[in-house]
Amino acid sequence: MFATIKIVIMGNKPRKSSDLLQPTASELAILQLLWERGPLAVKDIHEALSAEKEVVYTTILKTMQVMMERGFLERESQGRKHIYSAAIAQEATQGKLLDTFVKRTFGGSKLQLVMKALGDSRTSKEELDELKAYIQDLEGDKD
Amino acid sequence: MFATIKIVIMGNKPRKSSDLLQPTASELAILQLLWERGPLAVKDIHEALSAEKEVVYTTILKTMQVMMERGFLERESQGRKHIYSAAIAQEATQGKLLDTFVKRTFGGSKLQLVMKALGDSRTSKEELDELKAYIQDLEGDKD
DNA sequence: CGTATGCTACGATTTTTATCGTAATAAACT
DNA sequence: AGTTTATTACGATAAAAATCGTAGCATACG
Repeated sequence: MFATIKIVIMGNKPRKSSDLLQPTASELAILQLLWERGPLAVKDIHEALSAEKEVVYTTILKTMQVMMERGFLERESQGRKHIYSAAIAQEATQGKLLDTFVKRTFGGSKLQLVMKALGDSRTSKEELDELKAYIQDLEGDKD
Repeated sequence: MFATIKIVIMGNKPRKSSDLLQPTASELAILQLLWERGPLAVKDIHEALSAEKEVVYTTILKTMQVMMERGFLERESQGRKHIYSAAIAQEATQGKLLDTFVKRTFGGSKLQLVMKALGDSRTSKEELDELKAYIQDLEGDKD
């Protein structure tokens, strides 16, 4: 007599469809710099970020290597050095992050988010004016 | 002859001053429910969140226990059950999270954030109107 | 040439967050 | 009373993100 043993080989749990790869906080800090200043070496990023918070060079390096793998950065060799640039667009990235944030924090209501943003005392008259003009433009588009 | 050995006992690295304890994404989901619906039992939260995503009961329970420790929740016993409520205000919490988010994602420019939020096609004419009215109010306050 | 310097590669560890399983126990039910 | 059910407590593990150290190599420099 033989016992029957059933062996089930399981595949990896499929990723959620909403797996729109988004950069983490530290990754964003790096992207910000690249978006603002254009292509940079690790050294430049490290120097800039060190101003805010002490962090070891290889930490930044490693993060950027990971970002390459994740498709967030591109690079080009300059001698034995690498010059990195952002591989994802600022606009699109901010848009995705914003959507996620609104959902999480304001139950999906953009209007609430906007009001909250404006409605603290730090908003100046000038900003409000600029915003009004912007809204005018938007309304123009909708006609 | 004796060698001199220096022993340094190090304390914990002090936390950054900007360590304003903020709820994580999963914690926020729980807070949202409590803010909207008032005091609830773990069971209620679990049911509500299960609709979105499958998750085991004790995962929610554990998270809520951690949230107690972190000061995000309060609770009251009702028989052998616990009824939880939010211990932090919605307004203040959203404000903090928003500040962090604007800094991270829009280099600190609230105006940019707001424009980005409005400037996608999903913003309706009605929302814009409501917003304009809101801005009117704000301007009133500033006079 | 040999040593110091500047960078990259990459594994390892730590920290934070999320998830789950098991045990204990009070209450409800039969 | 004995069994099922609802619920908490809590440790353990997994997964994700951040941090760091060491090794390996070119290149610059004396």
